[in-house]
Amino acid sequence: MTIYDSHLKKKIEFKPIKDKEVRIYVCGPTVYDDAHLGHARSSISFDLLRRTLEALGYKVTFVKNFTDIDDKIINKMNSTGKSLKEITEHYINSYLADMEALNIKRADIEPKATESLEAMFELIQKLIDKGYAYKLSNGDIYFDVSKDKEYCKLSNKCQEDEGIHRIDTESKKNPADFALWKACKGEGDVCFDSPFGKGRPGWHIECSAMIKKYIAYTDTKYQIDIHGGGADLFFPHHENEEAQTFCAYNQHLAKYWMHNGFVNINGEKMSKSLGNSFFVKDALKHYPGEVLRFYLLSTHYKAPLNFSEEDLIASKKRLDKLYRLKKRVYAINKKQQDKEFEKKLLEPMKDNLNISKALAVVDEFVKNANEELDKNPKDKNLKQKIISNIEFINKLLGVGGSDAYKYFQEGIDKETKIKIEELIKKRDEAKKEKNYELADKIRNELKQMGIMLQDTPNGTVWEKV
RNA sequence: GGCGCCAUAGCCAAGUGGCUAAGGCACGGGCCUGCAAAGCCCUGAUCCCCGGUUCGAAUCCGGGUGGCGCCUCCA
Repeated sequence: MTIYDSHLKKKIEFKPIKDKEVRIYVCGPTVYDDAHLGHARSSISFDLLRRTLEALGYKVTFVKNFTDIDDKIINKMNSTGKSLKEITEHYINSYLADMEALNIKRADIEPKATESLEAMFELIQKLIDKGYAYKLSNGDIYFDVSKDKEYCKLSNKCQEDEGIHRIDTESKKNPADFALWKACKGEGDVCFDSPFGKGRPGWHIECSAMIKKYIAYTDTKYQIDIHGGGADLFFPHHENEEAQTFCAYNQHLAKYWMHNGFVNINGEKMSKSLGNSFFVKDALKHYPGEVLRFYLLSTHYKAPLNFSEEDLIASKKRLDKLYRLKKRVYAINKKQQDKEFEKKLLEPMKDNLNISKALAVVDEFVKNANEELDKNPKDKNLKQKIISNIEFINKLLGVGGSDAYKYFQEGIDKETKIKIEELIKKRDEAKKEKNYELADKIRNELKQMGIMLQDTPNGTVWEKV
């Protein structure tokens, strides 16, 4: 397996810290709003990584946190009058529901910042003891960047001429210093008791502390194998996490750093501030989760993805072909593993998740399978092999696992379905009597309803357009 | 300003020095079909521009042009 490492800026061979075990931590969402397509893309990217590693036989421990203390959450509390818990619980559930619709495997551990405070206290205390942190008169505790000789080596994105944009520069020693602990600001703030007084943790400390608490190796050079997140998190977030962990524990945080590319809208980054963000929930009203997943999946995780409905529809048609094949082998249950195909599909995924090549393998498989079925429509062995391969595709890529008929009929209510079946029956009778005029009239009527017919050797089947 | 990414057919998108530059969508032609649909077959690119290295470059180097991201909360 090779992986593109953001730190080294090149593709390198992946070797876990400990033989067949892989520990992954991915930065999860700050739960103050619904998940947008960017969250979906990040989740899908690392879901693919996880599935690939698992298919290769690694035992993966996958952790994704919820940031449930943050300025934005506090803002939301103030604007809605709701409690922290009400807000974060609501958005955590909403996030999980969205991710489920996208067929993202749940993380093995889903830590929350609010449940990991002790670990943060420990880390902050260690940094203070070792002289890497200092306290301001207002009670805030900052990380002293100048004390860390390694600072900025991870991302190489620091600025020579001061962090102009950074806030609170007057009181900090160095503009690049970042908050480990924010002292309580009184009314309207969210405050926790701590050895450093009432307050709340800074953003960066959360991840370092949760990694340490839940999955860190203690006796190795690196605490975990892979740390992932969106491309924007590399600096300062990941740089700061690395600094905290390295200074406190003398271990690097992660052996490999992976960052997924953005979802753009009209060539621009999708973001709240640009007002062009697109919620997963809203997208799901228009397209099934699996279709959305397949679309977001089909661009390599590192590259930016320019969201367009046109491309999504083109991508859906590609997935449709897999499901039409699945319809042809419907009701076949017995498995017949095709090792050769599995290897062929896994091969490109081993190469830094080369999804384009993997999907080309799927396309080729669909084409060949259709051809062989045309030649040998009753070959049971063949059908068993095909269904097994589709199952493997689903296992590795998370698509193709739905019922083949339901896939094409999603969003059609029961009553309509009955009506469709009746019309098809009428048309079949007309066809039998060679009354093609009537048959075509019925077909047109269905077409008006958005229903396409296919006459197959096993009878007429229908699909929603 | 600092750091970095990208530019391949109408669209999406692989390819990182060497047989005829993957695959999908769209378009057109064919087989199949009562006609369709589906499926299968066929059809399309001198790889942004200029220069260099090399026997040989989409692929490496230099210089342009254009687009984007991070540096401030952000997946």
